[in-house]
Amino acid sequence: MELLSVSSTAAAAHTFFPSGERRCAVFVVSANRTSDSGALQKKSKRELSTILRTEAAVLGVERKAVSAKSDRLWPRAVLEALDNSIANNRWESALKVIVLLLLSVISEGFLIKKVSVLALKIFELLRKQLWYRPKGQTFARLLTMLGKCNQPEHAASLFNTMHSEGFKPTLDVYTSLLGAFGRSGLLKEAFYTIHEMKTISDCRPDAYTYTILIGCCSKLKRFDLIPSLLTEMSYLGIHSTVVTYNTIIDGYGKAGLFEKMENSVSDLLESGDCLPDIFTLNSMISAYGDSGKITAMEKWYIEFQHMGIDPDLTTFNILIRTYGKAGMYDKMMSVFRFMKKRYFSPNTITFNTVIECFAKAGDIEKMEYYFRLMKIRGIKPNCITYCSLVSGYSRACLLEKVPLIIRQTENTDVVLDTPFFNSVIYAYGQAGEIELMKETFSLMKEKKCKPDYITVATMNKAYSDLGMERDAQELELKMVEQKKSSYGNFYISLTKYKRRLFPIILESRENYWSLVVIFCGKTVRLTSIKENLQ
DNA sequence: ATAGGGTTAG
Repeated sequence: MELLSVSSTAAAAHTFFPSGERRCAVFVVSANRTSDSGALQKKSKRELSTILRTEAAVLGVERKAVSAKSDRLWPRAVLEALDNSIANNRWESALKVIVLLLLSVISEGFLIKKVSVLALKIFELLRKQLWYRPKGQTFARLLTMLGKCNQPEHAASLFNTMHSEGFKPTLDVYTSLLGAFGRSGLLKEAFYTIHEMKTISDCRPDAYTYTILIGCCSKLKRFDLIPSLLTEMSYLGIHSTVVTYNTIIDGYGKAGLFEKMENSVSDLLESGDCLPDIFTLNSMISAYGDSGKITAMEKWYIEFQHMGIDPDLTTFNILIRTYGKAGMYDKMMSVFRFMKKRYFSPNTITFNTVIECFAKAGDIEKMEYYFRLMKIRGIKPNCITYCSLVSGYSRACLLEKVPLIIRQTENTDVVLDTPFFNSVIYAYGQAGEIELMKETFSLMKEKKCKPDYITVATMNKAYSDLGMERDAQELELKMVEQKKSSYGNFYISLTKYKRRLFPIILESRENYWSLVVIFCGKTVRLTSIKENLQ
């Protein structure tokens, strides 16, 4: 009933625009936001395609390398091309392929660590070529990419090399470096960078720079640092943008600091030079929704309607998740229907959310219904969909359905990932099916999917529930060995630091390092220890 | 530069 009143308010606010026009506007906005990187991506893909075409007769890789469908394949295909060029002594051509590969990789936001480290090495090689002159933008993109995949050391050393070779860093480059530090949890370095920027006339920090730094502070829960940054901004005459406000609002909201969040909204409304937008709305309602404050959420939804801010697909997905989590399935489905009336088509996230809600509720019939509907509507299920299905079946003790899910994925281009296998391992472990669990663990490794600390904790729980302490210990030792080889030095300094806590697994999660200690089948996670280690 | 989806344990 309550939703109906929300809906009718929404409908009233919408009568201004025929729905077609509104959808158009949404489309244009999102197209504008990505047009820069999109254009660049298209351009470098086209150039890449041209170069590859000339080589295609010899190499036969162009289709594989440039097709949009084979995103996972094309770096490999390009590397194949590269290999051939090198074998044929065509260095220059090979390197040109690499430059474009590098730019595409960065603009597509490829965050695979290996790819970015490779890109960095290639970039260093490139700079030694006479025909290649790097642009500031390329540096900036590379720095951002390194930051996104937790490689601040590489970012810093690239920046230093660049400096020592006489390349004058631009504002973009400095901001990217700052972001690389901040995202990796190195706040001290990020603050040092902004301090240095203030002393260079062409690189004075702007609202962009401050927004990134504030975003990093809030992701690391260092809310204490935000007020002074805002004071500093106004002292320097830098005006906050909507993005600055939205970043702060979202940060407070995610931390459940509702009073601070509301104060920031008031600041935004009273600022005089910016207006709230769809990001503000979605951050607000998702903050209240996540903590089950349905009334506050609905109040703000209506409030934003009055301000002329219409919901978008993200808004509906948030509402569906919130009502689903609260067990208000009627309202959840009313949102689903309301979307249809407004000509918004549910996407993968919408279906995944609905499927997950019914899986958690143990309503297998509805879960399967929406899974079928998803496929009928032409929305491809992904790893997340399959993961929810598996935990749904496991909760309902329908283990026999799990292999069917795995078999279904074999006919698709979905690449199964660690969380998916974790849910299967949990399903079998919970049911005491140790052999099937072990088989899944092998399958996981066969599929080149790395077990993480959740895998180990899940399996250990299953082992210790059945009194199989020895198997648990064996697994732990194996994992530690594996970690030792990939994080050699880190591991040694950690054991020294933590002395007798054993075994220890180091994980990179949520952009900062965590120490995971698995002790007697129990998982203890110690976070934000990076600073202590240095 | 900002918003929405999955796995363990507590």
